[in-house]
Amino acid sequence: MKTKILIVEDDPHIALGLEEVLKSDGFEAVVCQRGDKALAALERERPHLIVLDVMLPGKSGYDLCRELRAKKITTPILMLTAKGQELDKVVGLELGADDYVTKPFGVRELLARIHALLRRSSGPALEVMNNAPFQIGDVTIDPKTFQLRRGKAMEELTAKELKLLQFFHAHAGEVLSRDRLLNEVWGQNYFGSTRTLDQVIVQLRKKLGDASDDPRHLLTVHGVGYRLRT
Amino acid sequence: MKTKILIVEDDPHIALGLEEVLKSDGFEAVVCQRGDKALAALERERPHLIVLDVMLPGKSGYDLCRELRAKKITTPILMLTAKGQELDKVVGLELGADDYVTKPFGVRELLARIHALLRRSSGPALEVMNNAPFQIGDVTIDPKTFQLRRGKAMEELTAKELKLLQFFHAHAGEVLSRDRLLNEVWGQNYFGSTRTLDQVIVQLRKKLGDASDDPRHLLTVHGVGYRLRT
DNA sequence: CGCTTCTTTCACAATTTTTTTACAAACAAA
DNA sequence: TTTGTTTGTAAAAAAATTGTGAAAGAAGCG
Repeated sequence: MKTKILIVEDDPHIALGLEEVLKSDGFEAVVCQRGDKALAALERERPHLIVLDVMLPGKSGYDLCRELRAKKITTPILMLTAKGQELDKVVGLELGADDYVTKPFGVRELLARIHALLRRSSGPALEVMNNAPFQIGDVTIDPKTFQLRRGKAMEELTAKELKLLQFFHAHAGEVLSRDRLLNEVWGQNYFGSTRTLDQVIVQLRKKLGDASDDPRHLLTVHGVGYRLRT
Repeated sequence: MKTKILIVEDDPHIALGLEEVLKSDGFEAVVCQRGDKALAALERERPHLIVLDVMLPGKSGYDLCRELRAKKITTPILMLTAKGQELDKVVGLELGADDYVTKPFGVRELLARIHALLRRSSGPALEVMNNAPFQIGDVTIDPKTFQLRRGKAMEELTAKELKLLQFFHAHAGEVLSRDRLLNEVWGQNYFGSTRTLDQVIVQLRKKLGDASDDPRHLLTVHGVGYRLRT
């Protein structure tokens, strides 16, 4: 099966050029010219990767990118930024884009980055998270509503908390290293410190009803990471 | 064991600055000032990561990078590129570099990228390792959970205990000298006393249910080291 | 804009692991 | 046995890691 790439780009000249380049490199390419139509195109086409221009009519590439990530759509995104948007580059990555190229870009560069992205995201990073509720001990988590129920108590989970918890649940019992957790939950392009993870653990323990000394569910493995006991 | 980083950079000013920055962040840093000496330095130092300038006397960073990858050396490489080498960035990636920063770069960015790179490359590598549970007599060790089960008793293992036990298991029956154990489990550049090893042996014997006189599994070989009887 | 919420960083306390120390016990060779 | 080494082990010290409140930084939202 050919790898399908969705191009979100308003300039027809660039869009067609891209399409041609990608097709000649063996990809299946689809173009969407408006930012506000991109979501629909995404759901219709279900591409393996999105090439996304930041400057778009209808809805900016930034907003779109953020929106997709907020919806937990993890399709790899390659951003196209114009020269001089130096700062924006970072922002783009922080928004959840996986990489970017600066216009004008060379064909070789573009293809190289697309291949690199596909390679990276083909791994375990792209897990198919199903959204069925699950149990951790006496606690029920419902990913659809971002809620956690423990007896009568009801807690709201943030996006990070839920994602981390889902990952723990998918690997229940296993010791998960800090590196692995950061890779899988924060993504390979995360450049923050490892202490961020601790903080989320603290919050999760509170919501799970764990005492930090002698936790029932989120166990510390000193020098390595954490382990979930269901 | 500290993470070792090889800096390949001709400008002594930058090289020393880098070295200092990395050391202050807890890394072990080694500098090589010539591209054509880098391969030798690499084999001598066996770093966990290489910071590689593109502009080098003797041999360019490009050539070096390509050469290393051709030799199947997979050590992560972070390229230092000068501003304006837009195209070169790509080439760098195509050549097999794992990431790059553009000079002039901020210390925070550099460290963040180094940490991210190490994290990325640490992930899958550990997974490939054989993590299947194994037996030592009537004791079952599960590396995935850092747990040890002996009958009904369940013990948690620390990182070092598990690593030592895995090494023993990989060489079951063999007499392993203290030197060898310290080298393999603690790392070559460990300068602590050999008594540290005894201490871990004591802990392991407790968890394995061994009596120190007449141990069933971790046998002392007087004057030499230890031997694992499964 | 302001406000709220979520995420990240920082600083310091608390905890756990690792290492060293000290001495008793065990061993090997004479 | 005697003697010099080597090992076992508890306890102390040191080092490393984690917990956590508070504050700063972003992002989303009227």
